[in-house]
Amino acid sequence: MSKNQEIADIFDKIADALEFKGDDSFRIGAYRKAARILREYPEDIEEVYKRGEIQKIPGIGKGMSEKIEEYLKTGKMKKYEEAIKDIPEGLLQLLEIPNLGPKTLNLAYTKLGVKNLSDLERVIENGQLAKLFGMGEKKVENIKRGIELYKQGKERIPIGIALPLVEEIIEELKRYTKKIEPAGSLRRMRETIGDIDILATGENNIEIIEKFTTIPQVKEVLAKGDTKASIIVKTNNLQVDLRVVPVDSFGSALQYFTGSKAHNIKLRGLAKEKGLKISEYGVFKGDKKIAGETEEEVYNVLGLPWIPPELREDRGEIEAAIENRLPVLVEEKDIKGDLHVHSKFSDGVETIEEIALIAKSLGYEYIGICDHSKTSKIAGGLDEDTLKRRNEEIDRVNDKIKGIKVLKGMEVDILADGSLDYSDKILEELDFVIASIHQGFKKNVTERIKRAIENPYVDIIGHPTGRLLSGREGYDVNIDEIIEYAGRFGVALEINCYPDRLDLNDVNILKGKNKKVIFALGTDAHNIGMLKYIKFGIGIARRGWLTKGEILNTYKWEDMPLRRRKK
DNA sequence: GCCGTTTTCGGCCCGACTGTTTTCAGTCG
Repeated sequence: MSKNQEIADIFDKIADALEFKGDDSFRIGAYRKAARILREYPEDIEEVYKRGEIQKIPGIGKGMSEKIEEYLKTGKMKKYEEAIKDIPEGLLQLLEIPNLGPKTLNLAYTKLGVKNLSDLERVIENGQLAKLFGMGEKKVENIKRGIELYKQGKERIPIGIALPLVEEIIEELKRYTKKIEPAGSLRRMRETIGDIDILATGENNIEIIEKFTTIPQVKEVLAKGDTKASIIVKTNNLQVDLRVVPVDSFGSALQYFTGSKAHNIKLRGLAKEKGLKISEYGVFKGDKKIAGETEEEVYNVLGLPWIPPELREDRGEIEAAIENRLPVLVEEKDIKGDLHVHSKFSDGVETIEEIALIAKSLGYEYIGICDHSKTSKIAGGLDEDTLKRRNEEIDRVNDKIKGIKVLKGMEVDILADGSLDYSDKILEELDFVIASIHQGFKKNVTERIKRAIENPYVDIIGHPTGRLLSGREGYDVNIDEIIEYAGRFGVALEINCYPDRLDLNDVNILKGKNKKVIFALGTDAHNIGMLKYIKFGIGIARRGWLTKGEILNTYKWEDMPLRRRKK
């Protein structure tokens, strides 16, 4: 675990402890904010510390920087030890239980001696908790249901699952609404989604809410009011929130509901400085509403250009907007082709001709066929003879089908010593080469990828960290070193669009952008249905602030700045 | 705990929903 992550976790635990003790909420907020900033910071905090620049990070002041320094030097933090001193180990974990907050937990601890989950369940069952001042049957019942959800575990799910689900729900509600759109982390295209937010406007709010809480996917209704309802759906026990607003508030509600929370807090601070008040109902000057129908209005009255949802994470986008230097983010229409598709020659489903036809119908100018190399036997890796036949087949398809260029690529294995499993002569005959780690995830990975980068016929490093969102940690690799090295040699790093991968992720993309790295989008499609995954890759690229020229796929084939074309 | 040309002290985003209240606190996002 990186130091950034370690310190962030400690700050979050301090925040939990202070919250439990009823400390000042703004101090608690400061710890949470510092934790988030560290977790997302595109540089090793130890490096920043060596330069003496920790306090230059917005949100990190004197107190935080001293604590960071103390931890880097000693591996400990006094404030943390003090904060958790009188609290039984494991008690604060119970704050993850929905409907059980710090106040109630503290009450249960001080009045009833609740120290862990089984204590809590006991005082619920024997009725003691319900008898406490301010408590009651219904509150206890809610906590009880919260415990069930907590036990089931509420993991964030990949956007690849969340997006189809939200489309299904919207389809159900569409005919009762005038406008309905997903908001939240889904609209920001985060790689995983905690809960789904949907925003709607229409003639009859009550009807929309009523329909929403009775759609077939509903497992449980958590809350239901005149403007807002929350449900748990059967898919992954995911929470879905719906808010219904008047049409002239749709823009401000969309802005509000899209978040992120940190972005909104900063935006509202900015509004306050200007004597304005911003809420989901609009932007107000005194009692007068001066914006709200569209998001553009909301940002404009604050003196800002509209900020794309993917940037709204309080990672400098508001400052950039103020100074009018927001990046012009890459868009779907800029993408001229997919650079990572498997054909039937290895472990894909379709023939090269079938892939070429689909790619053409998608409006692509080219499609990069990248089958597995011979070491990946289990994935039908190609030996030299088969590769030759495949290349001849690509020539044949290129002769036959006009209006799309099929590229001879390969996804070549990086072997245990960092060499590749084809000779340079064979690699030279290809249009481009992706080099990927497929075995030995813990063995000297950083050095092996660096050796691959040194090979003059390697153009792209495939899924550079190897992580899978469904669980696998990823390689034991120093990604910062790889990013630096790739930038130096002009080798592209892949943004693998497969929704379980999304590798590189947004934070690493941002690191790469700062090091002038060029990127390549590839769906890693093994059948033509997966070609649509490109949108997830574009989303992550946008979250990494990438513009058109920073991605190979935005260039015409003749102009593509491939490494092998560089002198 | 952070922050600042209106402020180095006194602010810090704002509102919905629920349940326990009899005017509001806790939780959530």
